[in-house]
Amino acid sequence: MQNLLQYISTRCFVNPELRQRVHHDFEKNEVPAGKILLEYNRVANKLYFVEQGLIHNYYYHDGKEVTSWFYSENQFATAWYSFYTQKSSFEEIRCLEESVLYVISYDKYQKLIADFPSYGNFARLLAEEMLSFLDYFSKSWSFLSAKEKYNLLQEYFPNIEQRVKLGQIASFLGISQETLSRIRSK
Amino acid sequence: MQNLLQYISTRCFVNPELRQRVHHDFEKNEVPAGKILLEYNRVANKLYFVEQGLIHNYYYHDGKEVTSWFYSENQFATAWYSFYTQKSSFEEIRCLEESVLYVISYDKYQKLIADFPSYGNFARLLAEEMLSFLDYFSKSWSFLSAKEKYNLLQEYFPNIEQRVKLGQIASFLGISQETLSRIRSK
DNA sequence: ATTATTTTTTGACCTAGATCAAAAAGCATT
DNA sequence: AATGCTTTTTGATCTAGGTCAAAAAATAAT
Repeated sequence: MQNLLQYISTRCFVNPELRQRVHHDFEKNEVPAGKILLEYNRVANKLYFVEQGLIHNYYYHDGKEVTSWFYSENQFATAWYSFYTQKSSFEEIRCLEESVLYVISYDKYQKLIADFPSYGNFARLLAEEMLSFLDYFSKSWSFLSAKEKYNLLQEYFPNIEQRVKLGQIASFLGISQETLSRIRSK
Repeated sequence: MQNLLQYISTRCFVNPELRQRVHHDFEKNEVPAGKILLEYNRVANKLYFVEQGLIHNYYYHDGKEVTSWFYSENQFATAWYSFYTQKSSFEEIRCLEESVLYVISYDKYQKLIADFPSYGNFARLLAEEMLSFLDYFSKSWSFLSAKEKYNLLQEYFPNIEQRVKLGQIASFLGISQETLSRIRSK
């Protein structure tokens, strides 16, 4: 909880009442590895803050799992499209490791914003940050070779290879597992 | 200005003072075709609402122009990464057609949010919408063949081919102009 | 209308990475 | 330590779309 409050308060002013409310509204959730947090075609009605562990967003293409992103310690995670629009999700979310999460429901999220303009401000900054990042990332990504993507991935997620399977990395890079294996063997 | 106020008020409550303030802070700007609105490596300190015309976001890769997006009537446009982070932009913005824009500076945007919580709410919703869209779009896009991308583009921008050059479309699709030409000839 | 310039199309060849199939390496479990 | 079961690697081939160069078409300028 300390990390979550820290995260919020570096982005907006947190007075004692808001602190109290965050404490109350974000529920601590200890989740075993492999647990599915959101299934395909359901509406994401939870926003997660990762205190400890690793979250895996992925979707299916031609029946195969494609990684969209990993979220680890001190990051907010959800299926953004589904959470913000409250439409059914094209992606699923699972815990890849035993994790400690702080969870808020969509309804409480909305209520928190309505009750605390300062938290509304935080929510805006979070969306702006995510958008900035995705804007930057999606454009740089599209022009990298498989090898360059692999190198960049290692910068973003330093020890990801010890934490997830090769195929999950490969699909994130947009290449086949075989190609990734060949890249690595050099 | 009517369209802009319409756009805002379908997303948040606009009282007379806010209406007045929006009127005052968004400046009408009639821009000739070809005008560069933002250059590479400068900070985007303007947010545009397109009343009339067509805006082109693009960046350079290997010295060649790559289209990142088109913005037309009734859309907000800027270089999102640069505007929100106030860091230098990897993309440029230009008007492809003679356009009528309503423009607000970054400073006024911030001030507007500080003075009107309701506008802050609007700004949050705008960022959430853009993020939702980009999240959805970037993931669907990556698995389409050149031909499928071309078809999808035509749904998004019905008469874009009459408005921009082939090369600008091709780079948006992530394919060479030659390939696009071949797709079209069938 | 003719010429110059820009944009689009066509042709010939090439390459990064895909696919399919099988071997090897890692692990658990008994 | 032997037996499965999963994950990764290696090998052989294939293909969508790239590149380079030149022709054709469209647009603009005289």
